[in-house]
Amino acid sequence: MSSATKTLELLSYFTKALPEVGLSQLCRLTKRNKATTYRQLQTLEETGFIEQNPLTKKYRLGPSILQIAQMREATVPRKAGAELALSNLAKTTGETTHVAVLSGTKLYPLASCDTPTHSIRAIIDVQTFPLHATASGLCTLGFGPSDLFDFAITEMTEFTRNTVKTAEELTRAIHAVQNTGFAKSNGSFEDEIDSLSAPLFDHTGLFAGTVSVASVATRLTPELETCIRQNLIIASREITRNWGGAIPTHIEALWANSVEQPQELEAAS
Amino acid sequence: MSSATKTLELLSYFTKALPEVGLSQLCRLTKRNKATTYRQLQTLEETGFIEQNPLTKKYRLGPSILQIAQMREATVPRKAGAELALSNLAKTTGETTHVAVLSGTKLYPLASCDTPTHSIRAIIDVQTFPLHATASGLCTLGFGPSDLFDFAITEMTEFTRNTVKTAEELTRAIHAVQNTGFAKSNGSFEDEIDSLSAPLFDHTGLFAGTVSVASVATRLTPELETCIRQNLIIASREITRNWGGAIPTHIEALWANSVEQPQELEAAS
DNA sequence: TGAATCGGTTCATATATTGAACCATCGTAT
DNA sequence: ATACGATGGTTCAATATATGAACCGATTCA
Repeated sequence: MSSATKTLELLSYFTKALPEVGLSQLCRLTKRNKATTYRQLQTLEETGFIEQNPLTKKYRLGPSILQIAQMREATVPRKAGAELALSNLAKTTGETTHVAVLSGTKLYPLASCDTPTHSIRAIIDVQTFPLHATASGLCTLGFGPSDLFDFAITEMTEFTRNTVKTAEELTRAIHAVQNTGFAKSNGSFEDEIDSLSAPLFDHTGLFAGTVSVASVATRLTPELETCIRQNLIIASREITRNWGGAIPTHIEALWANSVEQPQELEAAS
Repeated sequence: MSSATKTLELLSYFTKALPEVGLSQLCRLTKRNKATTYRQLQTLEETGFIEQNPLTKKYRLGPSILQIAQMREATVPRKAGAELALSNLAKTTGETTHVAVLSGTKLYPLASCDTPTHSIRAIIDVQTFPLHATASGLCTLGFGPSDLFDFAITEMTEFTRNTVKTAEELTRAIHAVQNTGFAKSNGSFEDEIDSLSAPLFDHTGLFAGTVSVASVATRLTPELETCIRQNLIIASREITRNWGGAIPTHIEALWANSVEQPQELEAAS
């Protein structure tokens, strides 16, 4: 592993639960040498990625991160183009919603939206979404680059009893996604949390991310699920448009079937 | 220089003017070896700091930056606590305003606010503010950690004819700041741009940054300057309060003198 | 007073970074 | 069709950089 990677990894130890970390404390957390960690903290401080509280000598995240984040949104607008649709989706469904973006082989959370409708609701707090165990991940495997499958089967952590365990099961799940235009997870990442996802596309015409609704399993009636599917379509179209993309026609076709079929009858192929 | 620093430096080549950069292009810009640059780009991609456009193979800033930025604002709220006051300041003065934060020995831009009042106005586009040549910098030297002076005199780039050239001149300028509670720059960083700054403090009770108004020199009448000073005080109080700090009493006293004196008479200490 | 923290430093050792040269691929213009 | 110059990406010996045990001085607490 490169030293730069190890240095950047330190940033993930600054969390809401532990906003400021001291040198020795960080060494215990990382199980790394103190001198090494100290020098890595120095380079992070020089570059403004962290700063030192002059009173406590503890370290915290620094100001240059905000600058770079502004540049990211200015050059690759994603968050701004997702927030309104995400908020509307949360309002109409009454559930927690979120958008994830694919970068390389990883699926990163971009934004999430809570509603005060229910006191018990899903909370999104991950670094990256596992491809095999979340609705977002399945959606990505279904509509994203096909080489992701090989990567996904190397990382099949078993989160719950419902997590898919074999490559065959995963293949079946992906096919279901590709046949409906939606991905669904039934407590495969966290018990009692069911999620539904739809794909998002950007100006390159390629899969770029997912929009999802996470609900408590007991609350997910067929009616609510239909409602969620319909509104996921709306959200996906809007975010995709904001990202300069368009929904591929074959996916629009899937949606047309998938949403109308459960109601009465199937119209065309 | 550490390899991590060199790796992180690559991020600064992704700008609004050049959002996506290819490998060879980046090598020309950085004047570094291609293999080296390639591996550094790989580590940045692994950590999500950049991503590769799958079509063009060019690189651009990645999604993990946004996550870390969110964490920074969640744990060390700065931007959110400055934006409203900054906007009000821009509205009442009709000039460009900005807030800078001190981190270590560097002064980083945090947020800026334009008004459409004038077609010609100052634009803030720097990585860090030079301490000796900007109002923000002088304000920092006047009210921030005293050891910054030694650092400042090692970096006395002469930006314009008005940039201070000697340590003595700089000392005088700092004394003026400490005696008035404001810093002023007269085209010392950019010709024809005059700025006024006031200090900001955070929950630790220490100097944390500056709030500034940048105006075109010919427009800065004594009346406008008085208006700016008065509104800088308001903005500084508000931002400082949002950052959990308080204006030191001796600075409030300076302001009381500095603002009221030019008008009519001095009231109380 | 002395033991146990803490942040920070040193220096020989070991390891990861570096760069010249190389390869494969693509688009273009001859 | 072919050759050229560009691109992104790879290799391996030389070398510069990262590493960690031990150490230092300052606080804190018993």
